Amino acid sequence: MPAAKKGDPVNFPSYPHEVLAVVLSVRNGRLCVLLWKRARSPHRGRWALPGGGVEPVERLREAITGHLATKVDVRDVAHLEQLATHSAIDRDPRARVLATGYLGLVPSDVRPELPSDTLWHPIDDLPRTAFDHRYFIDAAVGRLRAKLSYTNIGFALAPLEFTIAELRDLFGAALGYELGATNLTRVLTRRHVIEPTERRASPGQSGGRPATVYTFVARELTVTDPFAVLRPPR
Amino acid sequence: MPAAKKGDPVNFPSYPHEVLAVVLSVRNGRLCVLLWKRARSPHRGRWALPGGGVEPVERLREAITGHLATKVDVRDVAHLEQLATHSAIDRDPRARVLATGYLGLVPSDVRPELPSDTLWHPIDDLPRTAFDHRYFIDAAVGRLRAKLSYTNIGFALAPLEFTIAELRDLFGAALGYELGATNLTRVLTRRHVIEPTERRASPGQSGGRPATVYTFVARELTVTDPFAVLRPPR
DNA sequence: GGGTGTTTTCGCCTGATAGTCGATAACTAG
DNA sequence: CTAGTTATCGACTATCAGGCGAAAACACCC
Repeated sequence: MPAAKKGDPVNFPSYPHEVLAVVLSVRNGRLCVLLWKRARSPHRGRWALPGGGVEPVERLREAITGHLATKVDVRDVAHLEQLATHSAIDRDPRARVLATGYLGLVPSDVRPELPSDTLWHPIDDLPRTAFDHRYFIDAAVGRLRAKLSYTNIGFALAPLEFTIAELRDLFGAALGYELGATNLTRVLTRRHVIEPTERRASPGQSGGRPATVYTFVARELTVTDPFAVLRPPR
Repeated sequence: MPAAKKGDPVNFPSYPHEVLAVVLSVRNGRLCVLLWKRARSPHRGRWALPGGGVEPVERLREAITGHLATKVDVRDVAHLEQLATHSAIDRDPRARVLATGYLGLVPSDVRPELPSDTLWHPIDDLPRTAFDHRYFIDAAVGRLRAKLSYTNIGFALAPLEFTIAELRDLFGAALGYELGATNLTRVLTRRHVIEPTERRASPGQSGGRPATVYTFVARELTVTDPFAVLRPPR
């Protein structure tokens, strides 16, 4: 038999691996994360991210997609990207488990049916969370807020069609501060992130001029000319 | 004995886990990556990233640090950050191995002694690489180039002290295009990324005005006002 | 149908910053 | 001292973010 050499991956130590998803969405004008309440020890009663193990036939992305299916309709998740892998020895008291986090985004207009132990929690008013899940949440929020500025990632938070006012409120909730509709429109249109349609929204109860309906140009993540600094010469 | 419940991490499938490092540095005016030549199958003769398994007492970062020590003096690595975790089923034909990539940066003035099977390879002229290592390399280069624009990550590529001309060439090599010294100076100083010292560099062979010696203000990664767009109101 | 209130949208202004270019400073070599 | 070389600074331009107010376009009420 060919002795497995040292340095052979077959001989690398193995660890249970789990995937966790930070699913974010704007609900009632606030940025929220999907959490479920643990019924068992450890960390019984605390709130945890959805996730679980990885089957031998699955890649990480497929694994998290599968686990999410038990919480929300996966078709509702408009964007999914990997965050980081955490490896603290005692992050789970039961065993050494490596965990890879994912960021998932759900448009504000879809209302997935949730299991009874699962709830949307506002980011700025989180309950006690289990394990190291809080780190994943903070990383996810940071990633989202950064990418709102230099990618078209907003498409995954917004409905297919929307008015500028709706988009302003959506971005405001996601970013955590108010912003002006004028500048938002100009920036996003110049970058070809959003574009106006022919349609007009019907005014609300109190009247007002009908708003132009906008859509996102692309519905896959694209990076818009990243930074206005240290650019190549023309 | 308490039966381990389903959903218990103890029962999650386990996989050998490896860490890989994309160590980048500017050598002879070109951005290079550290690779070693495989002497054994599979992928014999191809060039691979340094790395290896993860011991039970190590975190991922400690593991890659340990493996790097066999290739370069770890003290030479001025910056180290996690990239992503790859999980393709057959990324290694011998076993299903999960791999977490790291980006490492070595200042251009340090000359680590390398093992005989290890070499610096220019990014724009890579040899055939082993496994999926090319994906890690591309991700690392992309990450570096992006962060050069909105962080102070350049400190990890540059010597402790340098002139603007040296920095311009360094950034040019790392970014892949030429840029002007005037603007580079203004941008980096206004952002408090670099600052002038009292010292002057002695002119070269052909004379010329002595250049001011600059240093990086901080030697840890800091993000400089990320983006000039969608900022909070003042 | 005209006035009033509300909301959206457009144009104009301001300020900050990236990027370029040319003039000047400060040295070496002959 | 002069010519050549390199670095630095100031001035100018272009672009873009951000803000404000006027005008547009509706609903509602009389």
